[in-house]
Amino acid sequence: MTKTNTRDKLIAAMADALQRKGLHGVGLSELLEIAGAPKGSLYHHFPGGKSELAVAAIDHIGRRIDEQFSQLFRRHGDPLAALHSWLQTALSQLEDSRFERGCPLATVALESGPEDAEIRAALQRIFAAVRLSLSQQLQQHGHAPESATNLAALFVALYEGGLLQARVAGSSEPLRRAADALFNMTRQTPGGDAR
Amino acid sequence: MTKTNTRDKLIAAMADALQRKGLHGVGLSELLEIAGAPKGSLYHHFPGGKSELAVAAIDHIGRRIDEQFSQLFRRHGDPLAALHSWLQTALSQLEDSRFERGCPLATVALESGPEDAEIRAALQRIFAAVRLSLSQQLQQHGHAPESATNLAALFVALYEGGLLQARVAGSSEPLRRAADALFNMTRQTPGGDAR
DNA sequence: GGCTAATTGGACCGACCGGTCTATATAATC
DNA sequence: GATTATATAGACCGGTCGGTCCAATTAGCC
Repeated sequence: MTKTNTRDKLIAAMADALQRKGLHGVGLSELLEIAGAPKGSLYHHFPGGKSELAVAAIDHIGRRIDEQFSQLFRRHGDPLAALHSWLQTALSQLEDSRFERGCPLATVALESGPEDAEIRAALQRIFAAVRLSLSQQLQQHGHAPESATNLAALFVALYEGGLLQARVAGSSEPLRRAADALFNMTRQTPGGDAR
Repeated sequence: MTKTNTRDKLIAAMADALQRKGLHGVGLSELLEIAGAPKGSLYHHFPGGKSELAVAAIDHIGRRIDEQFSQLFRRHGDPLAALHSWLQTALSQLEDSRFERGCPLATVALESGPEDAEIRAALQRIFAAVRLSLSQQLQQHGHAPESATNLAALFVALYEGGLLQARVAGSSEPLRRAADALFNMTRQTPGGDAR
């Protein structure tokens, strides 16, 4: 379809590996086998090696999230409903993978230190963008700027922390319960005023 | 003070490493250097090697959390206040370590797969215990069982997801904001009734 | 078709990984 | 003080890690 296929296959393999086992959890050999590519190709497309590929995969994931978000916000009028739907999708994916596929970025995020500068930078960008986009949606639907920003951070925390708990528990219950708690509260709290 | 010191030093070194870099992120050599012990000692005290040491460290961390929790709940009447204080402590620790020390268990939690059975089991136990203890405290202060359990899961998610975001951002702002959002809502929501 | 650049294929490398093993030292026990 | 567990010390091992390098192939272009 597009020009180079190998490059994309490498990125896809890395993206999937990041979601399932994290950066340190995959070896190059495994990656190359999944992608069906030899080592030469990797270092041709990504001279920076493993970490450059990781950055490319992270960016790819970021773009994917962007698309899904805008699609979701288009479909649902209420941003809270969109977020609820987003959580449902994540949960299905987690269950369907026998609790192996959580947040595609969380594991790398925790693995990466201040070294790995580029990886950190990419992650930082994406998380900030997600919070911003979320906050803007909330503001467009009547939330005050301050509380919208706060709620955006809380929602991302719910997603990350909920998936983490569900994964460890081998059950979707923790995420489900956490989500219930949050959505029940938002329902009781006046949606659109200040504070 | 106690009998064997080397064993404890190994556990402490592993516990710190787990918090900063995760299980795959540390090598035995680094661990041994920090603990000031030779390889023989490791395999004497932990015949199961790295992963057995990891389990011991995880259990150690679990016990520490237990203690801190009961202390916190003793000090504060309102469990919400206790949790707020808990978050403050976590935040200070994160900042003081230049955003390297987040949740001591989160990284291993995401790194570990269904293989690593013992590690998973230990993590599962601890997370479940934390949610339970938290839920019980909330129930003792008037929350209905159902909503208390849900809120407990949400709080753990806030802690985990907030720390993750803060770490990536290199700023405590995301966690602070997420916490503000949650605590403002709990304040507006009737504390002790059902649903 | 001939030339050039892009890509693939994989042998090869040193470093380090977790783990084993045996020799020595240090306590504990009688 | 001799004997026996217990613990320390580190040389050593095979395997795998990420990475380099070059030969072979393929695709693009005139």
